[in-house]
Amino acid sequence: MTSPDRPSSDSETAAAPSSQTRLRLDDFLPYRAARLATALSRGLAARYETQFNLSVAEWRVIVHLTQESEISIRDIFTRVDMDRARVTRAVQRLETRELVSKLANEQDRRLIRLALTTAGWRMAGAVSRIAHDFEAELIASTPDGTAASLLDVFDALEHELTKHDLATALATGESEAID
Amino acid sequence: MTSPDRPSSDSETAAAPSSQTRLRLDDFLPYRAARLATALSRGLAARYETQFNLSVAEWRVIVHLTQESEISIRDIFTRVDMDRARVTRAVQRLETRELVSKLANEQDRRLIRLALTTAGWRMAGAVSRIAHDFEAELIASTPDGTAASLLDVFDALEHELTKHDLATALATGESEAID
DNA sequence: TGACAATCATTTCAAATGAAATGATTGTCA
DNA sequence: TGACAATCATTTCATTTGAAATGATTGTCA
Repeated sequence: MTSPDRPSSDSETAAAPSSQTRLRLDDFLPYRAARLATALSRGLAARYETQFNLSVAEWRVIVHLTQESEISIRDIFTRVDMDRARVTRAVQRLETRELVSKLANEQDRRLIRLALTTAGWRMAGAVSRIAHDFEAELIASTPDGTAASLLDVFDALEHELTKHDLATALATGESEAID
Repeated sequence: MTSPDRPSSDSETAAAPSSQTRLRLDDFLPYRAARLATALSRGLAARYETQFNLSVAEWRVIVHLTQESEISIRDIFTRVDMDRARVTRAVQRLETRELVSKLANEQDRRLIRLALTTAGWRMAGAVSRIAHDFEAELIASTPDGTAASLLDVFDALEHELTKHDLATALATGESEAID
């Protein structure tokens, strides 16, 4: 902490430049997306965390296993925006609670065959209903129709972002990260 | 890992129930928002992280100080979706690098007066331009006009979410968290 | 066949995170 | 005034995170 009245150097407080491209954080898309995402995550988690004792990662694994069964860890983390370690840990906790089963893949013993157990399916059903209701309430609260096109805009934005990824990867010569 | 051919108990793999409310993760708003947010964060960070050596938290503090000066730690974390510890740490790093200054508030010595230094303003300008360009490219990639209404939808969703927060807080009797 | 690269799940390790505790200061009210 | 609650920034501590290393298995190719 520095003395307030006599700044210790001239690099202390500086006045705002006159004509500056000021960024309004509340109108800045990436920031708003991040803020919305954490709010949504918290809001949804509030409905299942205490009731079912599930983390976000565990929840995603369960829902993903609802859609495809007999899949591997890799199948999940390539599709679900989590890194391998996070998926591994979520699956470990779920296996301990006997919500998912891990069986060896005989064709390729490096892989694992994940599936929901009976208890896992039961929980997946309850959790899916909660999620559906939560989403329905949210969509109902938006000006009509706007929520419907939301995912299309998300698609477009994500598509643009992966284009950029490729461009920078090529520019920096990270060839192995592309193919 | 369990033997693949002879399940050790009947709680092992279970078949999918016939009529289930299956949740498609790729169409589920909270998940898509989270995925988009991390993609946006990574995409933007790729443009300033290495160049300016700024974390997301530090970036947010800098941009916020662009809008209001002479503010406290509290002013930031109440507006910027970060907890107090994260803001404190970001500010510490920025002060070490002499990008922001911390002066005592004489009226209330519990508070701190944060401000950008000359070097801080310079970096804020460069970073703001990058952010603006990044956002402009993104918006240009969406079907016309849709991006414009995006923030309005975000507003509506966040508003609905805070309503829920209040409701659950009241229901569980957390009166001190409300006022 | 056998050496070597590639792929998968897991573990390791350092850094980030956030809830709660702490110390300093200010407001309140008997 | 003085005791006590409230507020602010910081620190502590346990947990989470993710990049990189590891060990096991499979693919490739001389």
